[in-house]
Amino acid sequence: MITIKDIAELANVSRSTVSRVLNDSGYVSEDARKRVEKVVKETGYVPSEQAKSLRTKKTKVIGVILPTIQTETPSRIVTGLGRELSKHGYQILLANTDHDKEKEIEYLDLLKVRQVDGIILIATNTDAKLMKKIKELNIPLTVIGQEAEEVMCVTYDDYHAQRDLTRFFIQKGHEKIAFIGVDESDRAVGHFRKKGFLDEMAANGLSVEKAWVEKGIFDIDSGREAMEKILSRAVKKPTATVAVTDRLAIGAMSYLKKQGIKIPQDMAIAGIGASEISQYMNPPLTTVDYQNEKAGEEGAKQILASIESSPFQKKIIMGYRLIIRESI
Amino acid sequence: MITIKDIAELANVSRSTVSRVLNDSGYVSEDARKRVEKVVKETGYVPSEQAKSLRTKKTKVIGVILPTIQTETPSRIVTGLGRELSKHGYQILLANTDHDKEKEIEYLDLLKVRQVDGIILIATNTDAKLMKKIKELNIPLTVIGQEAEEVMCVTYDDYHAQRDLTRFFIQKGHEKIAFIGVDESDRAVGHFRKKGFLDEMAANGLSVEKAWVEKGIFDIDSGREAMEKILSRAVKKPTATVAVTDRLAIGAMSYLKKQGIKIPQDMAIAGIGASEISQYMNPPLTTVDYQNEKAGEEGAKQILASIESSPFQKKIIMGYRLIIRESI
DNA sequence: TAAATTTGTGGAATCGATTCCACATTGGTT
DNA sequence: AACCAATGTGGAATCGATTCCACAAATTTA
Repeated sequence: MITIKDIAELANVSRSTVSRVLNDSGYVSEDARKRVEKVVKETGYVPSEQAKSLRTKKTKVIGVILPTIQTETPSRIVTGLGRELSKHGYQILLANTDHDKEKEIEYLDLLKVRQVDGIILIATNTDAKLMKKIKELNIPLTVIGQEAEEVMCVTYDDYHAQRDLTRFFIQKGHEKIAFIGVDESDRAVGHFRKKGFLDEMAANGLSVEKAWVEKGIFDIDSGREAMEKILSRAVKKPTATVAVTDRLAIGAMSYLKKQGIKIPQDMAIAGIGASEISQYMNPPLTTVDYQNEKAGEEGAKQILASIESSPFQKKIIMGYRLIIRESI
Repeated sequence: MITIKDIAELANVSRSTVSRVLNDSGYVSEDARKRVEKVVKETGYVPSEQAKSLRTKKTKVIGVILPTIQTETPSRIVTGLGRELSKHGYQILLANTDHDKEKEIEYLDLLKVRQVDGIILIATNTDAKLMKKIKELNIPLTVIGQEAEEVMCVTYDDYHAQRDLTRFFIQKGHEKIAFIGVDESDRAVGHFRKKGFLDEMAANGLSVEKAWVEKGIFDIDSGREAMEKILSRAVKKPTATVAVTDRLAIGAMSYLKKQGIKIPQDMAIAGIGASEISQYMNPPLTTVDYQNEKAGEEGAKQILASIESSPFQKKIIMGYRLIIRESI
């Protein structure tokens, strides 16, 4: 394998001169520069990343920690991240936790050891232990999807998205509205979306019975189970259901169909997240679109700005848009 | 940052001795070993990967090239890959081509420069240029999803999966069967699935009219368009449709619903790929499950065996299972 | 008992780049 | 003309690990 030593010999200069040419740093005569560039081109020489990063302490790698790659939000974010990062010669080192919170912390340590230049954490929670570890790490880090104090983040306006969606139901005449959420340790999806729902209901003088509120996890089956529980135990039946994710909504729809409950005539329903498949449900599901790919791109810009000590916005809140379909 | 020099000083040995302890190589007295281990534990010292890989020429990183991360097949494969690789201390460097074939070749070069220990290519084609580049690379490489000569691969039995699915339609009494495929440059999904369909039809003495065959790409919209084209132009209407992916099938279903064509009464339909959402379609979609996560794990085992020069199976063909639902 | 082998250890070389220092030459300023 | 600054270059040191060589001591074998 060709090294800088070979290039120096072929170009009749020293390794320092070759390095100066490659890095465009320090004085180099035009003559020498041309000879080096010619040799580099002819040989296809590319410097060793290991040797460079041992000396410069930079790896041109960004570590990305995510709970799963198999759902739309993380996969879209990663697509956006990759698109922006590769423009600047950076690569993604993937760290998939499989929804295991302990692994988030393990991976932070591992990525530090791997000397990644920055870390993107697609977060499902912001608990104290995790936040403490992030502070100790001393590596540029962006959290996507959760608000975190003293840390760069790209978030979605979960609160207002859920409020607006809830208001839409109310404007359509619904007063008895069920809610399918997730655990509130997920502050974005679990806490703020629920708060948005409850606040909008309260602002309209509408009560929410305990029997109308259920929790799922981030999959379709638990949405179905949640809908079943709500309808099995509620004396006063709700006429609408808001779910905090499309998957939960789709699961709920599945249950409704099984029970012969018509959407939206007997039960209006909506989710959040603009799953690709939502438009193909029957009826097509009303949802909120979050522009996850753009969130990834913004997160990439943020981390790159931090690495290069350029000015940048430490808190980015992504917009959203309601997609009104036939399920309401 | 702590280095091996510091550890050596604290443990009162040389750097060679510390290295012998860390790598369990060569003679070390029990006394010295204990002192080194104690110091390593107390300080939390972890060796620099850059320095190690400069010397050993190993990075413990596997490059993964994929067309998109946003569909089930690649995302499940990556999940399986990551699960197996992390057991052995390897990480994934992600290289997303966004369906741009030229980028596959660019990324092969980039991963070589990055000195990854192995490459997994989740391939959409096996054209000559790509195969040539792979041979030139001289890095352990596994292709997942396409058969490739002289290269390690994990494939699916596309031919027999499509034949069996087609046979199932025929056993249900269908004789006029439409086909929605993709471009045949994708030999696995495009060529072999089509061949499986045509061969099974021929084996049963059934003809396939040109008007019944259409091509899409790997998305839902093109499935809808393909179904529309078939039904718009076919004089003799098919009573069943096989699509080579679930997404194409779901798109076709969408069109059928719009036209008031009942599934499966007026048109039976199936796909391949066991998309999560297929079970939630109305009616639930018949499909073929390919165990993509396991394919990822097998691919990881294969590449790791190759890296470690252990004996292994160069060609792995994954099994499949029909999932019969209400769309047939 | 002497020779051969094993055990244990430290230090230099090495991996392949970058960076800094020292030196020489050329050009500009006082 | 002398001094200072700019230009250009090569080589050593450095980054932080691994590996090999040389040496010494202890143990085993003939």
